Amino acid sequence: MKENFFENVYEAVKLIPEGKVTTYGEIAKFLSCPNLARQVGWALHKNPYPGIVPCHRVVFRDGSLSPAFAFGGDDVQKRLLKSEGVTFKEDKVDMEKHFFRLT
DNA sequence: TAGATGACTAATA
DNA sequence: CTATTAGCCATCT
Repeated sequence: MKENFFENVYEAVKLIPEGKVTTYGEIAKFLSCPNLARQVGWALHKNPYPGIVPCHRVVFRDGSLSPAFAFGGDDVQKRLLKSEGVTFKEDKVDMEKHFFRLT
């Protein structure tokens, strides 16, 4: 079972520094699979490493968070990100300032 | 094997 | 601005 793709997703997410966020598409692109953004989200859905992978730092392309986040509440992650130094644009993350581009 | 599903994204109304 | 449609493709049943 070589779920390299998933493993890579976890590694990439763990690379995100505090106060930064990234998108599913960016991670997918980083893995050379720009169309697998959904599978990235799926990888986090399965999330074999809860608490180890900061999935709350992964957001939508427009900066919005998941509508059905599973950390205890959608407001929780907003507060969590804000606590890390991330600023918000009403209900969305300020991607212009906190978008972490994987290299 | 085939059909349905989904923590995505872009385009369209 | 929000809502819907369509395309994408690995995983699930």
